[in-house]
Amino acid sequence: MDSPMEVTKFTTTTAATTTAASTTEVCSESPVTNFISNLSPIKNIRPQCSSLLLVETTHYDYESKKYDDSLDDSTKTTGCLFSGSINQKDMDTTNSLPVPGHSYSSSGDVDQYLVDPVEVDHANSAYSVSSKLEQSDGLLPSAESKNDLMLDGNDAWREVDAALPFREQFGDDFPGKSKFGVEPVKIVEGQKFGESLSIDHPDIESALSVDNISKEQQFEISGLQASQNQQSISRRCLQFGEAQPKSTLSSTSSSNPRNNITSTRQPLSAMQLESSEASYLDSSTTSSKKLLVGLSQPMSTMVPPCHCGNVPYIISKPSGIGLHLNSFVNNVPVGCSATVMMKLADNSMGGPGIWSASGTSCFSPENIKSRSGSSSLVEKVSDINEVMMFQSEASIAAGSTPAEALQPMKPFNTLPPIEHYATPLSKIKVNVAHAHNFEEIKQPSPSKKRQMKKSSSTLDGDDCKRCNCKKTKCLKLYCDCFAAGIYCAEPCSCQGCFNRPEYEETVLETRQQIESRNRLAFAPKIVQFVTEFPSNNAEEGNGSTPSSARHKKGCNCKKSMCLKKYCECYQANVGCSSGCRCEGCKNVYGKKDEYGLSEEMMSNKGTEERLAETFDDRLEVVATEQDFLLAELYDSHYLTPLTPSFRGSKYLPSSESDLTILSSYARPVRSLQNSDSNDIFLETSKGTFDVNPYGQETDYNSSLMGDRFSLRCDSLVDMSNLTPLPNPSMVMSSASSKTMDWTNASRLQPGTGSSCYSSDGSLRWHCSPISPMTQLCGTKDHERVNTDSRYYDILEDDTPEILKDASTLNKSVKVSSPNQKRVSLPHTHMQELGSSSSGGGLKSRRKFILQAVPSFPPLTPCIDSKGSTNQKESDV
DNA sequence: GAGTTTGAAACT
DNA sequence: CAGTTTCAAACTC
Repeated sequence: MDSPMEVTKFTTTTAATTTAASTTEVCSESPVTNFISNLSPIKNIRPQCSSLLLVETTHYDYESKKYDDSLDDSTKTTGCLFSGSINQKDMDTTNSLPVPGHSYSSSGDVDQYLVDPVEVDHANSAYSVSSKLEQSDGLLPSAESKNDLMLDGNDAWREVDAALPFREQFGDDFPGKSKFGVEPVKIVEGQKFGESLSIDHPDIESALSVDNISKEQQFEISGLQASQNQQSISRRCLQFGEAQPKSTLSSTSSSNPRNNITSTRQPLSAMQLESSEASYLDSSTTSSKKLLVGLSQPMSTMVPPCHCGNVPYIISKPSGIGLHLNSFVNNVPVGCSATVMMKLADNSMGGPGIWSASGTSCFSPENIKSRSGSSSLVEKVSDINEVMMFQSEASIAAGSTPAEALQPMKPFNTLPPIEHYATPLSKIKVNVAHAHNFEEIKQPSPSKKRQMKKSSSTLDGDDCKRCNCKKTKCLKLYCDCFAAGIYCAEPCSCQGCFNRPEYEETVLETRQQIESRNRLAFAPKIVQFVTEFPSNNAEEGNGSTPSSARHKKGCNCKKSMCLKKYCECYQANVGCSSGCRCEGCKNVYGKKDEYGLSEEMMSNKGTEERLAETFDDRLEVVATEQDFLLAELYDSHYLTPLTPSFRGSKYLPSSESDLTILSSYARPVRSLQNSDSNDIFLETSKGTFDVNPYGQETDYNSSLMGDRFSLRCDSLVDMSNLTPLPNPSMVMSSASSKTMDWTNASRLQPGTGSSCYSSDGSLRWHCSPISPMTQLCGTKDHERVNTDSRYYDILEDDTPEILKDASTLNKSVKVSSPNQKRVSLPHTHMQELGSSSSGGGLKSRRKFILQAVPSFPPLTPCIDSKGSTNQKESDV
């Protein structure tokens, strides 16, 4: 990371009480845009992006599991709210689960917890900053606007760690100076941690930025020292396994009605963008769950300047797979405010303009349904790097208006809001506040919170995930939160929960263990298989679900006939597939026998096993490829230490562009009646940019979401290279089989809005407003659909162009466009990439990968689009 | 809210 | 790999 990156956390929140008018105003471009434009957290990258920041301080009461607006004195004194993070020392000793005594079940425990030596270092670091966002141009009511920014010692610590490079670079200036020319936040109070600092300065970013907090000597000092002393810092990431980015963004969503967000310091080096879920979320969604999206990318390369208009912030593209696909895809309930954590790490892999955006969004199925009729967002993740994209579970607020709801998406495309996950006490949320999004940013009202809690279901009222684990400490897949890669949060009623930032290490270790048993344990359960034509699912007529979406593993229902949420397929609003072992399947979304994919498979294989096997295999393959690729990339381009988990992580789905991940959870099944369930498909195709080893700027062509039927990266590639991407909205619309009214989305995010333009004005990548994830269509990524099987070709090259082998390109690349139209590969693009990347055949790339990572488990044979067996193994 | 049912996850 | 147990969500009352 040659260039210092500045992590900015933006929290945009709208006071719950904010009037629509105010909201609108807030959302209006000018204020935000101006504001953002002034902010340049990330040099070079951000200037063009606009975002609103709202800082909220939240106090998390473990006992009550609620975030309190204010901290009581005791808490403040402990200050160590943020002690949650474990420093390296502790980490070493904390391999095992935390002592039960640490459970925050009781306040006393909490105190102990806070007192924990580990945290002591950071005790001082915690500051509560109350910032007035008056600057927001009245975005927030003054009363409401008061935001407390809690600086989490832990976070600060992390950030410090991440920032070390910067520190070196900047020397003493680092702590206090505003690198970005942002005026330091005016700190009224802050002597002791726990105290709130009132930030009068309108510039939220400055307020948020650590740099600006020059007065927070203790905070930074302690943090810096700690960081210095300990190079390695445990980062709170739900991205278990993700490569360690140097910088970590943690954000937490505060459910606090007052928009209190506890924010940790902003990582100096990395951009930490937190989007306050709440902000996006509809008031009801208070759950602050954090999804980690790991981004490992060189800061410098992080985000090409986006010209996203309202795009709140730009995030460097994640090179690593940090994002828990499940969480994004599945877990993030629609309308739920989940916090997505993005880690920004240096990623050698990423080329300069490469970056990914992630964001959290809550899609409220209902909202979506109501608004868009029926459609699902599909993002294809083709690149590991793009895993981040999944984060894009854009927080689609259960916004009042469809457009509004969709607004958040836009940021994703360009700069999805990133949330940091913070310790309970300190949480910073940065929201990319799109002017339009503001409404959604509203935090849940108390009443809604109550309702949310009231419901026992895993999904809160807004469909936010929450768990009620009692025995597993939320460290097993039983826990929806854990399984989703998110931390348990306020809405959760879990007992003895370790799935919290404080126990990051434990969480990561546990995650690794689980992954060791099952590589795909955390992979999205719902996979989108692209179909050329609509399936005959009963629901499809209604557009409830994409015909191609299916449960990865399939269900095993015996009694529920797949008509109850016991059935994961049904719960995900997807039809059963041949991979299901259910009995008496009556899944309204599609009976397993009806699954289109099975047809061919059946014909060819004639057995369910085959089908099931195929599903798994494909997934496996994808995962494997991903792993290899990652390993390869990191090995060769090693920029940042990879966490074991990262290497082992099988966030394949996310990484794999081939697979379309459907967030099963994202769109809760409201009811059968709601045929237009909001199926959100994150379909990301990895663009070459992700992996571009050379750092060349690659055109980030937005992948297209295309219709489930159509969209192929192939076509996209061409388009991307040659022409501006289609209007995202269109893509979106096409993406969903449902009648989802994406027009709204389009309105929300004009086609231009979705697109990101490089600083030079060239279109870097295209984001669909709806899909948080930018759809990166790498030149290489082309989703090939097995026309017959309608599976995405797993073989698609996710590998960097450099790795590609031209030999098989033609074969592998063969793709069918939505319209069956054959798309030629983007030769130009490839050329740009360099000869090395000459049209690499998928196979070749695979080979390359495999060779590079011999240690990986054997790959399961893959069937290419033509059904030929993947030769990876043989090659190896 | 308590108890039951269900099926996935975990364990053996 | 199959069978059993454990677990938490979904469901029912």
